[in-house]
Amino acid sequence: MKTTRNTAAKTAVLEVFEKSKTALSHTEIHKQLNDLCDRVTIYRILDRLINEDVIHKISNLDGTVKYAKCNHSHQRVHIHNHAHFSCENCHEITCLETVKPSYIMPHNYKVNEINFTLSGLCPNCLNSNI
Amino acid sequence: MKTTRNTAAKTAVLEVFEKSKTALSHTEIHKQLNDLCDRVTIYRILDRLINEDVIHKISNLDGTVKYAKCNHSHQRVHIHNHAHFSCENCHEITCLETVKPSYIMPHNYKVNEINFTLSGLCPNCLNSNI
DNA sequence: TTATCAATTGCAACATTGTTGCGTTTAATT
DNA sequence: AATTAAACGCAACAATGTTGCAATTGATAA
Ligand SMILES: [Mn+2]
Ligand SMILES: [Mn+2]
Ligand SMILES: [Zn+2]
Ligand SMILES: [Zn+2]
Repeated sequence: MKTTRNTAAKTAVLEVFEKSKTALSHTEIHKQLNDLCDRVTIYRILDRLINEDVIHKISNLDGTVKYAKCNHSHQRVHIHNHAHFSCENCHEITCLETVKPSYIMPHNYKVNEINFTLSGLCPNCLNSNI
Repeated sequence: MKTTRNTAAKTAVLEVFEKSKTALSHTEIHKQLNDLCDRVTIYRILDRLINEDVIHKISNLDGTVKYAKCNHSHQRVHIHNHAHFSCENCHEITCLETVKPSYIMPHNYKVNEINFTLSGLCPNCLNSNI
């Protein structure tokens, strides 16, 4: 099988995730890295981190895509079954690890992954909007 | 307020939705219309139909965006609180109108919209994969 | 430590998706 | 039929993501 390597760029990307409380887009990561590496490299690092189950991808109703660190203990084969909240005002996306939807599926479907994103106003923006 | 008009292109787009059992991407609609109108016009029609609550937008984990007819009775202010299923094999996206997630939100969030997409294998692909 | 070699990177080129401005056309109303 | 704002086509642009390939580099074994 393919082995994976620790490179300067990969380490830097991980540090950016470590420091951030909210999910990050490819562009946001690129800006924070300040030309440490190429745009394409970041895409490839994100792909690898997803395969390694270190981060997960969040796709939003408005078309934006963000990534966040997985902060469950590392488990083989896990579903990211928590909700994400996307603020319509500040556009920050946060993992709501405690919010897990329950639902009943019809038979004959095999579910591998779920994506549950709520949008509206986050606590910060809700308070400042009074 | 702005009035809305019925144009040939808009009617054609609606017919395409009427005929389809699954959600459609902008590109799929464009191909089915066979150059009846410009690419940009379709984007604008989709925007209008969303505002009129005739269709709704579905954004998928793989980054694709599709649209489907709303088949609830037309109501002012409604949330599309049903699930969508995205097949990893045939890439068809279907509305699961009966599947509605239940969840408990922390306080201080105002939820305006939800997006609940499940991916895996649809009944068709599940059967043919045995 | 040094040689090895596949994993990773940079770069250029490309594809797809969506947006905007503006002059022209057209649906709906008078 | 005249009016007029909505809708349109077209061109140009921006953002996002992908691919091929040669050069670089991290990890491993000699
Ligand atoms: Mn996770
Ligand atoms: Mn609906
Ligand atoms: Zn906010
Ligand atoms: Zn399928």
